[in-house]
Amino acid sequence: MPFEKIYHSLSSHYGKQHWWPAASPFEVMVGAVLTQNTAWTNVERAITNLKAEKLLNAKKILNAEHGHLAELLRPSGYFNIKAKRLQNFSRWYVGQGEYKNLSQWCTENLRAALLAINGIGPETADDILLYAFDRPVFVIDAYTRRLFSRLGLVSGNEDYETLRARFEAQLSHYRPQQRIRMFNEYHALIVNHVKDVCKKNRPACDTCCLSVSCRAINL
DNA sequence: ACCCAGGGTCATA
DNA sequence: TATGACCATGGG
Repeated sequence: MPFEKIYHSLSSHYGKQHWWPAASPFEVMVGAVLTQNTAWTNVERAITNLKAEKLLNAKKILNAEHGHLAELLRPSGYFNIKAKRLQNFSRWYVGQGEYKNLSQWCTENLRAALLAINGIGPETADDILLYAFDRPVFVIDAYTRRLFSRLGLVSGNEDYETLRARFEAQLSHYRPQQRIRMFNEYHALIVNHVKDVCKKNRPACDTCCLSVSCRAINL
């Protein structure tokens, strides 16, 4: 119940989030890899570079020269390893027939296949499943651990899968389509909220519906 | 100057 | 299972 209540508080306070900011599913996937331990503003520069070179599709990335690709990715940090990761991912993506074919896989198989790719870990896989393939998968990240552990709803040091299972179980009574929309919004709201609360010179949040979580995060 | 950001892999114990 | 090193840019 608290998981649901928190969602509604966040949602009414911050409104619709419009995640994931991308023009195509493949752009979501690229962004998911590039944003690993990286500020989103830096990812945007790299994606802008890819678009300018018309490289934002799997076959082009697959056939690009490593050094060239890495240079375009430079602003997103970790550019050498991310160039490799995007090519690893693209090799699989093209090999499996891209979105048209992959969108027909069941979520379990798709998730297992993503995790088998070098450079795709649980969080990146779940970003891709939720935001590119519209699957009801709850994305767990550092912000989620931080908010919910400070609210006393989880301990915070649980396994990724353990936490994901807990969130999905708490919200399992929603119908699939509604759950997808909710998970999509919820993850974005958590990220937005924690960032918002941590902003300096932010007005104190004493009276709004989120005062409890605001104070909790500020600990 | 220091810390962190919409993580993941690999080596080591 | 659980740490630690490593990857690297840009903003606060």
